[in-house]
Amino acid sequence: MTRKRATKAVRLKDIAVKTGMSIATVCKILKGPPTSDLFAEGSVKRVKQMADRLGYRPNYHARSLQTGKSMTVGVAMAGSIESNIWFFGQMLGGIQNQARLLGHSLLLISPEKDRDSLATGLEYARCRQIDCLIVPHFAYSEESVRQMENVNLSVVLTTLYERKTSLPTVLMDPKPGIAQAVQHLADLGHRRLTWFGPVPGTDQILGDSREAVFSSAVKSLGLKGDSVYFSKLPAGAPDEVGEWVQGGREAMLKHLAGVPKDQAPTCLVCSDERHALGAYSAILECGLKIPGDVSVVGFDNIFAPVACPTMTVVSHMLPEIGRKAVEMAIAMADDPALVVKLRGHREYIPSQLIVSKSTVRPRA
Amino acid sequence: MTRKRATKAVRLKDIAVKTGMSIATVCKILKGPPTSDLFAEGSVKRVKQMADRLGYRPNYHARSLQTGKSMTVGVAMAGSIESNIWFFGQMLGGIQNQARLLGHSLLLISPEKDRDSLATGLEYARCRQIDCLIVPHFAYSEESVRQMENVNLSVVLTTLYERKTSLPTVLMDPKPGIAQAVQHLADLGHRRLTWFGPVPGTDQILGDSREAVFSSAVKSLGLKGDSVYFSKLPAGAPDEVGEWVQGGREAMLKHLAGVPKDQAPTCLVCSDERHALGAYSAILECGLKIPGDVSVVGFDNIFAPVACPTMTVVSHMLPEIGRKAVEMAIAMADDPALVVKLRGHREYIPSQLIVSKSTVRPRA
DNA sequence: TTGTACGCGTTATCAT
DNA sequence: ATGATAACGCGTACAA
Repeated sequence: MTRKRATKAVRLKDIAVKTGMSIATVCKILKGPPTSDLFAEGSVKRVKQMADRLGYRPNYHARSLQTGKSMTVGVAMAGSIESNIWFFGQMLGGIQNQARLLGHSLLLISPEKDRDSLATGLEYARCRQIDCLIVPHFAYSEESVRQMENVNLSVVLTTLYERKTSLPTVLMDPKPGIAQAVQHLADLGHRRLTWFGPVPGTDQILGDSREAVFSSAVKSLGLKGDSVYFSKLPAGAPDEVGEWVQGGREAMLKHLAGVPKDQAPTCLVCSDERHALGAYSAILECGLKIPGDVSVVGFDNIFAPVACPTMTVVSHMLPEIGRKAVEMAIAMADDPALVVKLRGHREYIPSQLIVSKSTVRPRA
Repeated sequence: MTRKRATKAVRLKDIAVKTGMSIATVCKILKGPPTSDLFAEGSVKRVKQMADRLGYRPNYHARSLQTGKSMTVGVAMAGSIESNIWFFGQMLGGIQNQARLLGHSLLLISPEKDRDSLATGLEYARCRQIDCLIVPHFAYSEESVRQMENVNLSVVLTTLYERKTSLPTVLMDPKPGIAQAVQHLADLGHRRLTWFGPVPGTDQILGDSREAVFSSAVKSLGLKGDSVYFSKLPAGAPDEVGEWVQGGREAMLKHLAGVPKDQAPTCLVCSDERHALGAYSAILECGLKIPGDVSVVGFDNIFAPVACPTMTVVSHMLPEIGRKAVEMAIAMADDPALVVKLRGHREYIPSQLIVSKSTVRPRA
């Protein structure tokens, strides 16, 4: 009637008894081809069928206790889930999928009162035999990450830009996506492309490096490029999404107020999706339409879907970054030699243009 | 030099040897007050200090193997992380925090090719001894959830509205937040409040039930209420955030086109944040300002921070829903009697108004 | 106040 | 081709 009665889990022993084989034999047979080859056809079949019939599942803890591996990958988030999930979730998706694919499960680690996630990660490595740790190197200091360089654990970093560390790192390559964006706008017929990014020299990552790629792409296609800049957020400002959006809005409002309407950009390439959202607002407020009057390309692929119209973006490919990181991390855990080989390794994930509804032909 | 050499983990036995006590004694002493009371002051001190000095950490798998508990709570997501994280992340934050607080860790479960998350959850219960399962009852059919009602595992559901099941459920109560929203607008001086929701009769949850609360709150304050409706999305439409936003925009555009400008709403209470974002767009396109001309209150607290200006919302309090669910689930796992007691239980989490920048006094 | 001895379910080694 | 047996590290009932 009720299934609630705690039915004891079925063990190797149960199968052994029912089939008249020994525990060891059953164990080996159920491990499959490498080890099961030495046994008689009949025995293999009998054991497997019995395991099936009884619904046998190996006990995870017993196995881990014995092997010292836990088939678990840890993910050390620098901040709380709530405040980071907006961009972190995408990467987490990739991480989870790949982990599952390789038969591993995921342990989410976030900072506690007195300890950061890296410390907790190491803790877990010791008491739970976590096999490897993925560290999204966004909000960590290089200092604190450096302490992970010599621990007895497979650590792989994920970032959006180069950071100083000998740990293997998976990071985004902004070039392909930006080049595609420029090409896309050119194909649509735009002749003057406007870069919307931080004042040069104020932000190496979001600014200078990406703008350089943009400029060279524009030049190589023989197009005109110009730029609108926003000032970096005041130092120490809370890293609130809303602040970024607001910053983008103000900069764009100011720019649009300063030029005659027929001189407004026909298309924008933004260094950051959040600023792009602010620009959306500013553009509408000035009586211009998106994409009719101004086409917009953002950078990232987080909020793009809620933009109205949904935004064409250069995607960071966060899921792919996460996926690759897990692949590397597990490989390292399985093969210690790799740990040495991958020292200082950089794995670049090409960014990619995702075309949506914010980009069209310019008005004639 | 290199710390890389796999230093064998320290075990109870190591402490036992170093202190000259038996393993059992060390074990009991390290468990603390309940069991350690019977031992001599001196012994306790010696053992504890030694454990400290050697950096002892109990082996998680050995412990779980012995106790049959894994100190792990599973979370069974109905869809992929990437596609759900936008609203699910908030709840996940609450889940993680509470789990950690109670010494548990989190196992994220998402659907696989041939099995949904609930099946995988049960699988984990069997082979990994996960103690309990949190099921965000959003995209699951009542059918498939019903199959969880008689399994030997602590299951707690989380939803935003009542669903038919005997499983204990944590859900949102929309009333408090909506009442606060109405009061807030009234306090600001608004006299006519406009509801922006789905056509009556087309959506029990987002529509009728919330609108009823709104209407009664408006009436009880002696204010005027009216409404603008959007049609439900066509059945089978992809549950894309962008579609919702677009739907909101079109409905609001249509409404604004149909009324003289001085009859436009001075404030909006939206049944859904995504539609509210669409309304944002429509309002700007019509040359009106937010919040100057139109104050807007959304529902949810997911995208509100990226709205420009950031949106005042009735928050679902998703982190709190997650937190409470974990609290209940772990309690049930610890005390089987609770499983019976909480049959059919409903735990309501009051929604709450979060005031931001999209609501101000109406123009004089 | 402390110790002995066994069991948890699996894997690995070494026999046969 | 198969089986005994000893780990893995911890918890606990029972003895001393």
